[in-house]
Amino acid sequence: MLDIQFIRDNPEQVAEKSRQKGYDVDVRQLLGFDVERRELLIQVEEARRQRNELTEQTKGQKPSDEQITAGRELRDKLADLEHKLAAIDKEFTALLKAVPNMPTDDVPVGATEAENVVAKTVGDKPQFDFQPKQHYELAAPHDWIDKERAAKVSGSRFAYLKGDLVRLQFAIIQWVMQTLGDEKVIQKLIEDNNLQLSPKPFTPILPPAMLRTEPYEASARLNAEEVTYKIEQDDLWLNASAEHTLCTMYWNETLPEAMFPIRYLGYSTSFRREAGTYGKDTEGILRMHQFDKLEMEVFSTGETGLQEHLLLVAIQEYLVQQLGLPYQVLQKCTADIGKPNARGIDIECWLPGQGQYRETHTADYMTDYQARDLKIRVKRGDGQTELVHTNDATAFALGRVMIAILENCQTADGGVIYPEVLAPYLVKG
RNA sequence: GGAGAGGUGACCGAGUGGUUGAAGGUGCUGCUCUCGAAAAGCAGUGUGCGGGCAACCGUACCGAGGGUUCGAAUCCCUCCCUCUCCGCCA
Repeated sequence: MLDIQFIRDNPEQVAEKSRQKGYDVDVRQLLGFDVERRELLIQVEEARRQRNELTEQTKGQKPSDEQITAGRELRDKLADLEHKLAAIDKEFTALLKAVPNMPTDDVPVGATEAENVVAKTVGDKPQFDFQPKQHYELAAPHDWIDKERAAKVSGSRFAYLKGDLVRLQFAIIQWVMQTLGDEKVIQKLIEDNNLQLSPKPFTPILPPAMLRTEPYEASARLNAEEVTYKIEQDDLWLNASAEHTLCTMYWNETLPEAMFPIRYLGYSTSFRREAGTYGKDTEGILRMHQFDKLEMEVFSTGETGLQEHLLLVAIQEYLVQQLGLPYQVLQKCTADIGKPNARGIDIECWLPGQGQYRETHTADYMTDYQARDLKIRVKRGDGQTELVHTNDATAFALGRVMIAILENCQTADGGVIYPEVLAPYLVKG
């Protein structure tokens, strides 16, 4: 959630920027509750002070009848005030949580995702002297994707991936782990982008794939209706991305400054309900209920948060470039960056078979918005504690990057020439 | 699934109704000592919220939420979580 002090100081700005993100927030009402809450809080605290004073007087001895009577009166008065405060507080908190994070100044203002801005286009689209196929057409003769049987067993938007496609996925995983674990690579990307950051490599991490409601809600990432599966029987949610169990990892913790930056490369199978997408992308494996993803998650101090975000985007571009895939970088507009995000970048890879760019990566910068509710803090050297800043970014959504590889690297006879960087990691069939 | 134990500060760990925001230890910070470091000694060191220009004051927090009481970390109720043993199992 957002800092209430910031909202008090900048009510118009908060209202305006919330509107830009598509959130109709009644800041005036929120601040009304805020004032009311504080007035009541002062009364409650005064009543408590009186009670504590009385308790202090009677300490270690039997209280007199007079003192007991006074205590009872105070108790009842306090109970009444506390109930009033609790009611106001509930309204206040609900409204406060409804306020989205503020976009940074360079986020383009837009009402729909159509107003995302192409920041740059990189790489040459491959030229074919034949009609390029879509990924599922390329996969068909090899029997790499079996959706029919998956539908029989699990339903629509599930697949059995087979053979070389599976070998390709594991090769990508190994290669990315190797690359992001290499301090020299990180250092070079930091220098190339004029960033002042630690070259600390990413630690690979296999997080849990399910999480409880309380931390999930605190992460501001729970989207129950459209995205997330629930295991009702055990009151657990299925990861829609590794970031959900990564960003919640240090929930309710204060960490020493020396730990930062914390850079994780998480791998998780991701589950998405895809409600409301019926009929969209039904062919192939572009939009599935289940897919595997390598996700970067970074916890940092406030002053490096934005730079870490820029580093994550640089890493994304580097990885895509290494695969030789043409792509464009989208600066997501206010309507598309999501409630907890201050800034968001999408990378779209060119899919020759489809003849269009499709989203393969996202990078999200949450400032301290996510950490405030998750209560993740850093204890600085001078003893001060501050909220951390969080960043998450796709390293690779494996299904989608494999689509891009198949379509971009296809040959006239329906084969695929895999990117060279993967060669050391590709197991022969 | 059966039986039991337990959730206290950055960490470990005392504490069963009133000088407990919380002993003791670890860690961290400062000082002393030292050429420097280590060791040792001394001192300091929680977070949130509210008020105040500030020094500071108040208040809350011992898993969460209720209750009993003049007064609750301590007693009662509900829930959540963790651990141990047995069973089952990749």
